Amino acid sequence: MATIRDVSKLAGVSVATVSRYLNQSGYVSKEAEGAIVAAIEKLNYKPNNIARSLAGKKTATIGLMVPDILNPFFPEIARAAEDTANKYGYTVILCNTDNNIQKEKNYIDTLVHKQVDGIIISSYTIEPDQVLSLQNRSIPVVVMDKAFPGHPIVSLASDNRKGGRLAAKHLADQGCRKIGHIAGPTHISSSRERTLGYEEVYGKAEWFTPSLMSYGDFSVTGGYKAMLELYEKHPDLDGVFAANDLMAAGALKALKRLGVSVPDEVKLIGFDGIRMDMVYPEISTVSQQIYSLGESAMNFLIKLIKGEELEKKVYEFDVDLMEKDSTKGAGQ
Amino acid sequence: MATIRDVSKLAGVSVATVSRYLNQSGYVSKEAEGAIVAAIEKLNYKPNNIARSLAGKKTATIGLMVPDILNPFFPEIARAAEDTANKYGYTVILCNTDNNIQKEKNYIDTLVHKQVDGIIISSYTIEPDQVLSLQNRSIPVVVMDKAFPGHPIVSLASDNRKGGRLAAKHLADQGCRKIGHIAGPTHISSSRERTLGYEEVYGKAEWFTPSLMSYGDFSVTGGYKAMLELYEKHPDLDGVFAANDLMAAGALKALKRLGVSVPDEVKLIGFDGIRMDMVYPEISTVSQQIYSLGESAMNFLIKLIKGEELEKKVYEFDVDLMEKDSTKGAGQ
DNA sequence: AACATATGTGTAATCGGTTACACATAATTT
DNA sequence: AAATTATGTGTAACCGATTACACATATGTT
Repeated sequence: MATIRDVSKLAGVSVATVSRYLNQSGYVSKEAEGAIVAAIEKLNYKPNNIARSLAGKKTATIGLMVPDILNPFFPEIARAAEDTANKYGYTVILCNTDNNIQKEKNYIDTLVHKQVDGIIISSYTIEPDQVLSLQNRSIPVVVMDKAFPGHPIVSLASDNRKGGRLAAKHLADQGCRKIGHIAGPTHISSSRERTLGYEEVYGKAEWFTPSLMSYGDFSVTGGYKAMLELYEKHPDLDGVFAANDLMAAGALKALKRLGVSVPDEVKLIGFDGIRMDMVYPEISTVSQQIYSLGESAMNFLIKLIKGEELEKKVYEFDVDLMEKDSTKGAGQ
Repeated sequence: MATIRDVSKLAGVSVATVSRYLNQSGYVSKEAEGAIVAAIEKLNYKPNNIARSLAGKKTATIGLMVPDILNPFFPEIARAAEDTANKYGYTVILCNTDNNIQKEKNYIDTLVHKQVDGIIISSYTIEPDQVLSLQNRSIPVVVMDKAFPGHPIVSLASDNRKGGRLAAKHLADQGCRKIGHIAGPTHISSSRERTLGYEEVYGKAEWFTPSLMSYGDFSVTGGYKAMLELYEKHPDLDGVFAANDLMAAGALKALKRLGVSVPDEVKLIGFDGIRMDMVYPEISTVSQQIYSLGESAMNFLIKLIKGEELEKKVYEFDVDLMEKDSTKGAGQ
């Protein structure tokens, strides 16, 4: 494979000039440029990334840490991040951390030693100190799905509270009178926020009682079990807001199992906006515009890498109500 | 960050000795080793991967090319590949190609220039020549989901034909008398094979007619439409084999929409074994053991990278019938 | 005792780029 | 016309590892 020295020899200029041309830095005359272009063409020369990284510190590689790519939320994030990275000439290393602190640390270590140009972290367990320590080593970081207000950290989060309110209200709008909630894990802040949204709306309703809230672990099975519990205590409920789409799908299964028709007897809404067109009826949800979350995270990170202006704060993303069949009203 | 020279200085030996120790190559005395270990510990030294790659040619990085991580088949592959790579100290670069030949070529180019140690390619469009040309540049490649018999290429493929037969027979075993098929794209060989399996079993049955075969594009929507067509022509069918799980899910939606009960009136089976616990009833499938496909692909690739013995041929993987509720027989 | 082999170590070149610095010439200012 | 400033280029050090080669000493073999 041709090297920069081969090019410089063929073009009759020094390697410095070639390098300057390649990086569009410093002065290069028209003649020199012409000769270099011709030489590159002739030799089919491509700069060696490794050497470039060693000398220049840039690897054009970005680490993407997610809890588990098997969770349908993350492929879309990964896809968006990858598309965007690719557009700017970056490549993405995928890391599954299982929300395991040790795995997370190991991966951060690996990524640092691979000298990635930046890291996107989506994690429930990450601590601000870890992010700050990366930033001190001048490694740009963008955090997803967890907010660190008060710290100089770029993080993206959906407006989960508003989303919770939106979901809760939508059920009432569709005619529900007694609305249960399947909450997610309480140690996950976005999950808590969604539940708080529900409580804000119904916490003081006459019909409200704490046993209208059941807890799941964000999985289909978790939603299934939580729904069975909920229905046993409140067979008269006519609406359910599940804190994520997977639990909503589990709840739907449970309701079908119980012979309860959705949306006629009970209306159901989830949260996330993952692609779940395989269920029937399709479930209404509060959509996070997942793709654009991933895309924005990558755009922010690349800005940081390039040293462009970017305020280090929490960027809140709006959420959208997506009406599907599971909350269709009687007259619709 | 500490370099190998810092370590060599502190340990009172040459960099060559340190390097020999690090790579467990050549001779290193006990005393030298002790001093080196102590120095490494004290300096918290970690070898710089980039420099190592430049000098030694190994990047400990593997490229994983998949059509689209949004297709639920691939997250599991990616997860398995990543877990396995991680176990051996490799890192995975994720590439989405959309089965677009140009994108594929670009990515191969990028990966080659990043000097990845090997590539796993899952693609419908890849040609043997491309793989061979990579191998000529001494880049190990493992191909998934496409077989190149006759070429010295390591590829993994499920026994799709057998799987097709298995699915077809299972429906009969469960009491079906007129069994339709939703085939996948004919240009995808694994898809064709599944259909051939069905034809082998029923092509000569008295009730068989070509219009019992409908075509979809491996998507939920495709399966939905194909099912509607099929049912219109044959409202008396009592079994359907869809060539993948997503189309099976689409078919299930269509049947529910039509008011046909599954499994009572029509039994349904898919193919792939993706995690689809969110549908109800859960759909029987011919499982490919996706995780172990991804795991094996990575294991094979690492073997190739390490120069271990491995026959370059098609490795066929067995498939399993997974009975779920969608094919439950009357008496069950 | 003479020779061969095994063990252990260091020097310096190398991988393929980037870039600080020195230097030359051309274009502008005063 | 002299002094700046802008433009253009090359030399050589450097990034942080690996490794060929030369050399020294210890051990084993006839």
